[in-house]
Formats: sequence, structure tokens, C-alpha cells
Amino acid sequence: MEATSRNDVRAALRACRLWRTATDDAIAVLAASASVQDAARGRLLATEGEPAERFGVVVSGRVRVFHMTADGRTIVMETMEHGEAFAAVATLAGGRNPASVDAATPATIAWISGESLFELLAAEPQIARGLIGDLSERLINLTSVVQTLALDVPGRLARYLFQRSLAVGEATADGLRVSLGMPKAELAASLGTVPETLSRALGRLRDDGVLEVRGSEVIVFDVGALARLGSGYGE
Amino acid sequence: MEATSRNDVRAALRACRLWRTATDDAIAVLAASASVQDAARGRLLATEGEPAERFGVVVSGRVRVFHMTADGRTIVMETMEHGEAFAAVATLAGGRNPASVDAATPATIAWISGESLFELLAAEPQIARGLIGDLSERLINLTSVVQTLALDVPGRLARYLFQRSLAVGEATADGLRVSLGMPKAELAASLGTVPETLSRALGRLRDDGVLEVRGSEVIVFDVGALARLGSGYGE
DNA sequence: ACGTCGGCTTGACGCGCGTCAAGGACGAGA
DNA sequence: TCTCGTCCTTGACGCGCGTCAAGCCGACGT
Repeated sequence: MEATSRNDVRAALRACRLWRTATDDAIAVLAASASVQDAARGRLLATEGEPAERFGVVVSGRVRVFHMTADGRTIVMETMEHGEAFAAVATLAGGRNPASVDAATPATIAWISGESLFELLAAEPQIARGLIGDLSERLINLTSVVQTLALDVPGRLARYLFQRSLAVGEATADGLRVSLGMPKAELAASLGTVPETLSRALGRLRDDGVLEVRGSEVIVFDVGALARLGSGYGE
Repeated sequence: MEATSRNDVRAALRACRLWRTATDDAIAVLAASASVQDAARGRLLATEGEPAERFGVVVSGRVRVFHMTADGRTIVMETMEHGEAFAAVATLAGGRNPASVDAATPATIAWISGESLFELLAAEPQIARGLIGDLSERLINLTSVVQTLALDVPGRLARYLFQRSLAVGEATADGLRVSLGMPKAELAASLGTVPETLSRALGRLRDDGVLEVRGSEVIVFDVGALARLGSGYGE
């Protein structure tokens, strides 16, 4: 990982949708108050149940917001990249973290105190609307996580692949080339399952002629089938 | 159900946490702009996927925010009572409803257009903070729904009973008397399962000496056991 | 009292998926 | 080239829970 400058931090804060409409001056103040942390892969950044006095903005890398069940499995609720904030909700509500956060890749985090955010809100009230919009979207996303959990594993996989086809799919002579975006073991965890089951689900989609697996990417032949399976109207 | 007056509507809006700090005048304006609907039990109030131009505040009765899976099961994400708003998030974000809403009991709803809310926000910017706090709390609640879905059915049941013991439990000579709060079939749906499985789960808690079932209420002998099972550290 | 109807319970069964265990496949290092 | 080590795959098995199909019980109406 390369060294992280104050500029990178400012860029990340500028990109953050929470205060979309804040002035550059206000961002500079926020950046000055931030404390920066470099975290290795797997490093725990926030712990479920702890009081949240500050929140993080991802400067680089990727972090996972997750819940760990008693038997050690993890459910990934969100993943955050450059310019996205985590643990902000609990900080805003003045409560405890409802979930844990760790680094999915080596990551750099800018920590902002709840106080700083409220000062920003007082100084520039117009940002409230952006904040409200962002929270609303997060709520909608989480709703879709709940719905996803109602699907079986092939359904969840199809939903993921479908969304990813739209986002990063590349048309080729064979079909739509889509990278999985992470190691299969990690993908399995994101889908709330284990590598063995993911492997079988991929195998089944292959046998059904929907796609072909090539290492860490897949060639999708039938996007419609993915959409159907992923919306719960499969078979 | 008794007739609903404009006063009831105003009282419900006053109780709504979205605009906790709004002035009474502003509430009156909002109430005047609201359209009131009486809904029979089971009446669909909002449909997943539809654009949300307005949102509802519950004046009386109880509504369920839920997702229906392709095979017809429902997952209940939230239930709302007097003074609580639904479909507000999608309206604020200018998007589509992420879930459906129906009346769990006969209910009276005050519908507010997104426009009215934004006018209120413009007129009284101080309410933004309350709105942000409310959205944050909703986000936290929904996080706990996700966690709950990771539990098995006895765990979800125990979690529900534990929370309800704290909320409405009444100490008696035998133990803590707790009403289930709804018919068992409805409770089963709320827990994301079916009556048969709920029945078995209750039977198992009974056999383990944790509680005793009496019609639509239970006598809890061992609250600690409920807490343990409901937090995922059961057995 | 007697039907009967809706809500609840119980048993039998099948399917999905998590677990355990045993192989591949592939790259890194000597 | 051989040997690890890591990641992925495959098979066998058990458990939880949804489904189907009977019963059971209390609440009604006439």
C-alpha cells in the first residue's frame, strides 16, 4: 500500500455522499479533524455492541459491515469502498454499533467524531437533505438484503451475478464476461453461505447452461435466467 | 372502529418522530394537507416496486411492512402503530417502495405527499436533526432484523418473547405473564415461518421448562433462557 | 345439544444446506 | 522438478424446517 496523504483523505471526504452539498472549506475542516488509520486485511474496525462515538470513511480499500452469529458464520450486510461511510448511523443516533466492521482488503480509514459531524451540520444546514437522502438509500439497500436472505443460495448467487453483470459485465464473442470481484470463499460469506455450497450452486448454473466458470470470472450466456432466479421466480 | 376526526389525525402527526421538533402550526398545515383513509384488516396500503409519491402515518391500528417471496411467504420487516410513518424512506429518496405494507388490524392512515414534507423541511430546517435520528434508528432496527433472520426458529421466537417480556411482561405468582400480541398464525409469519413450526418451537420451550402456553399468552419461568436463545448463544 | 368451521397441533416425509473428510489444481520457493 | 500450502471441488451424511394430511378443540348459530 502506498503512503496516504492528506489529499487522499480530502478526496475521500469530498466523494462521501453524506455531505454531498457541503462546501470545500467545510470538507477541509472535517479532513483536518480526521484521524487516519491504515488497516491490514481482516483488521476489526468496529465492534458490534460498542458505543459509537466516531465513524469511518473509507479512503482506500474495501471494508465489510457484518454480523457474526454465535456459531461463527458471518452475514455481510454491506461493503463499503472509497468515499463511503460506516458506523455513521449509530454515531448519529448516539447509540451502539449494530454490526461489526472489518477490512476486506488492506484499507485506509479516516475517522470522524460524531461531534465534528454535528458541527458541520450546524455550520451548513443545507447538507441535511443529502444526509437524509443517503440514509434513506441505505435503508432501501438493507431492505433488499432482507429480501435476498429469503432466497435460497442459487437465488442469492444469481441475484449477485445479475447485478454484477449490469455493473461490470463486458460483452465478448462467447457471452457476457463478469468477474466475481472477490475470492470465492469471500463471496460465499457475502452470500451468507460456505464455499462448498457456492461451488455446487455455480456447478448447477453451469449444468443448466446459464454460465461457464473460468477461474475468478464467469461467462454468462443467459442473463435473463439470472434475473429470474434472483428475483425469486426461478425454476 | 369509531369515526376519525381531524383531531385524531393531528394527534398522530404530533406523535410522529420524523418531525419531533416541528411547531404545532407546521403540524396543523401538514394535517390539513393529509388525506385520510380507513383500511380494513389485510388491506394493501403500499406495493413493493411502485413509485412512492406519498407516505402514510398510522393514526390508529397496526400496519405491517413486509416482503412477499415468490412462493407466497411473507417476511415482516417492521410493524407500525399510532404516530409511526411508513413508505417514508422511498418517498424521501424519490424512489420506489422497497417493500409492501398492509393493515394488520383495521387501521386509519393519514397520507402525506413527499412535497408537503419537503415544504415542511424548508420552512423549519431544525426538524432535519430529528428526521436523521429517526432514519438512523430505523436502520439499526432493520439491522437487527437481519441478525434475527440468522437465528433458527426457536431462537427467533425466544428473541421475540424476550423483548416482549421486557415490554409487556406482568409478574404473577406463577411467573412472567406475556401475551403474544397477535394470533399465532400471524406471529408465525412475523417470525418468517409457518404455524406448524411455531407450534413445535413453543412445544419445545415448554418441554424444556422455559415457559407454559395458555391460549394466546405464555407464562415465562426462565427469562434468562429466552435471552440466551434469542441472542444466538442458546443450548 | 348438535353440526361445523377456523385456528391450532401432531406426525410423516422430502429438500436444502451446513459439516466433515478426502481429494484435485495451481502457484511459490528451494 | 519436487514439495508444500492455499484454494477450490466433490461426496456422504445429518439436521432444521417447510409441506401435506390428519386429527383436535373451542366458538359459534339454530
